Amino acid sequence: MGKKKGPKYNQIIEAAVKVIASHGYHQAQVSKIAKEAGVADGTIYLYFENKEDILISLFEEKMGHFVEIIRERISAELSVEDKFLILVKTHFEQLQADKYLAIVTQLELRQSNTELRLMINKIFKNYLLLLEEILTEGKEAGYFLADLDNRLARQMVFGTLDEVVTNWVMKDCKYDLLASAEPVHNMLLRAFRA
Amino acid sequence: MGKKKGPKYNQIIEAAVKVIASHGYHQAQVSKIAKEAGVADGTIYLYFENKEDILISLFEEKMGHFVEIIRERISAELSVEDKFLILVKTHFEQLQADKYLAIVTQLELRQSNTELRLMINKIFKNYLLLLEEILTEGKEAGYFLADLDNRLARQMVFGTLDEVVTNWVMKDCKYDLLASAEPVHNMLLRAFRA
Amino acid sequence: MGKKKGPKYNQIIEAAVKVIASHGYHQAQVSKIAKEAGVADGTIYLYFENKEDILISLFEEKMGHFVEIIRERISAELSVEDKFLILVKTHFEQLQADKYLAIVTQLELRQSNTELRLMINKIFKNYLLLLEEILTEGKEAGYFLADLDNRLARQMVFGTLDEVVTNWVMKDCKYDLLASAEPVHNMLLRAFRA
Amino acid sequence: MGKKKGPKYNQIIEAAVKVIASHGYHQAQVSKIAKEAGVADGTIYLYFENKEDILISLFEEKMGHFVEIIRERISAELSVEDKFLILVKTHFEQLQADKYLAIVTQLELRQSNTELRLMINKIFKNYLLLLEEILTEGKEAGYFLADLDNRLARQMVFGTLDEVVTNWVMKDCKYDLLASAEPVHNMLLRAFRA
DNA sequence: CATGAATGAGCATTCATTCAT
DNA sequence: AATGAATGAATGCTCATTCAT
Repeated sequence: MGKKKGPKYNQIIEAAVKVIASHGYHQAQVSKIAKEAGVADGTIYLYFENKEDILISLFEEKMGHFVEIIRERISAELSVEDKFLILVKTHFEQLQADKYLAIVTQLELRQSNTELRLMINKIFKNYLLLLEEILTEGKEAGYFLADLDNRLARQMVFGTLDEVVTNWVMKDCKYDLLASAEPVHNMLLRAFRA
Repeated sequence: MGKKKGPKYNQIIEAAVKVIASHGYHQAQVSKIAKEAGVADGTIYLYFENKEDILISLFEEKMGHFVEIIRERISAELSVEDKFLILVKTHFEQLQADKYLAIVTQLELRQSNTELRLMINKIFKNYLLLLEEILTEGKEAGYFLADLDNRLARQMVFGTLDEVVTNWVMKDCKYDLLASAEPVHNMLLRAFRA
Repeated sequence: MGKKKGPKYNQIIEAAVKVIASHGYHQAQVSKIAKEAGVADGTIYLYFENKEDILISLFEEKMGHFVEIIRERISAELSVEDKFLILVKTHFEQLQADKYLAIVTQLELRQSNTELRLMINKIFKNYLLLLEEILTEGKEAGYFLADLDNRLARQMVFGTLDEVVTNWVMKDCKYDLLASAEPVHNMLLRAFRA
Repeated sequence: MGKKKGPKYNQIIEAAVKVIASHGYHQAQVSKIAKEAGVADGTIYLYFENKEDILISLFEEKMGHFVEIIRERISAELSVEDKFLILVKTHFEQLQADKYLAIVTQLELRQSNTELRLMINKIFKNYLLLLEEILTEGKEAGYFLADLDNRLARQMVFGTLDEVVTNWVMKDCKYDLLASAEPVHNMLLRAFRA
């Protein structure tokens, strides 16, 4: 039960994204997702524990590599400053790459119950760790202010990026999100710079 | 019908805040709110059109003056810097003043997807206008960078403050939120300062 | 409790007729009737046992004299034939005289629960007695068929007149009901005549 | 959705007839019908759109062929007189055949005020067309009075038959309804005969 | 593996009636 | 006598989940 692979597993996740994006979180019934995926309602439960598990898995599958991708790209970079720029750019780039997914993660899934949202936060824990590393590196290099509060700095980065993306989604993704990377990066850098 | 005053009106709103904060948005049935308020289910409908109207009224009563209060406090202040500090402090102060309410507005009410979200956005719009004014004033005074993007700056301020408060709520409000005002204020100022 | 007089008693009955005729039986709430009557909801219960009592009383007050009026008019008449004509004409005349009332008694009150309709039938018992008398008189005079089944004959008279009036009401009372008295009378007479 | 066949479909309709006949229209809750049918509440909605759809379907299934059956039986008959007799007999016969159903159609379903009444009227319209044909045929054959008013004649036939059946139902169906066919037929014939 | 018919718990709202004033 | 605020029982429908096939 709950086997996390097979072609149907992915079909169902893709269907969930599509259904939630086009009908909204509260109109995304299991039967609608099943129909979109081209499987029977009961089949869903061969691949997922319950409805919430679909949403969590969706988030894991789609956003699980989110941080890894950022990490890969910054690994070889040298300056903290550039690492930060890569982080912001990649964050925006990935969300801009799949607008359906952006709608689902920025708007719809936030209407889910508080428990699900706590789980989503767990997935973001890696993001926070990455930020922590960059901040620490910056401090040690004397590039960032030594007395910077790491928690608040992390919240500023995540809060800012998230709000920028959310506003972009609410404006129907109709302008270029990536163009905001540089100015946002500059603001954040100034906030932290020694 | 729908008389917007009387002691019962307030009792019901207080009961709604308490019930939503302790049981969550999706477990806040009308009958539970009525019981908490010490009235009959039907009595709710002498004061509110429907369940959504309770939530909208709750938000209006509790958050309607949020921006006005900030605005009053900064009116006499002189420097842009101090205005900003007042804004951050008052924002945190008001939400810290009623932790039940903070849970409701930061976490629970965001699960709604109806007219209520429009109301929430309306309240936020005034906040954005206020931020716009401060940013413009700062630029004209040569205190803020002239080429600052107002939209992104606004999103940074709101995104940061909101994320800081939300994290505080998710940590069960168990540390002093107001203590974060000064460091957050400093980070934001640095981000914008010429 | 339940005093069957006073100006308010009549006000309430008139209000009930008006409200039911214009809003329909299922939209005729006690509070709406009270408002139309210009009294408080509670006042209704000083004059009527309950809501059903309003409707029964309405029927009694408005239709109670229905048969008496017919009876008065035919008392002095001579031939059975003429008595019958008077009956048909008066039946139509009285319902045509108050179209609101006709709507209420022919259409709306029939949507009431079965119990109320049984009570309405009781009120019509006098009508049946009158018909019985006329039929018997006609038989004894050798004018009506001796082997006529009184029950069926009564049902034919009442069923026919009721159906004619109901159709007239459903056609918005827009033709002259009284014009049908003579042809209906002729058909009925032929049905019974020896 | 709303599949109009299968054994459960019929079970539910039969259950609805039984529940309405024994508890009355206003006490025929969906849950009571489901219980009587031996299915879960939700199962009802696999076969019917909503509660009203149960009633409409009930009426269609049970009364939809009412007029057709009469029409079939009179097709081969010769005289207008006999056609009329068949009509009266079949009308009574069909309703006497299922007393539960008679209670439902003569008393309970008339308390509805929605689409159902439109459906009932549609069924009756066919009845009226049939009556029209017979009356016209009778006139052309010189058997019925040439100056008979068709509308009034139709109302007399339908009003009489309906009233006779309703009285029989209100007397708990405890006498033989079919026995009334002949005398009723004779009365109607005399009313129309040239 | 896959199906999809069947399940049944859960809930906002109305309105006839009461009773303290 | 009159008020009208307060009561609270009562119900159609949805949809996540199960399980016999």
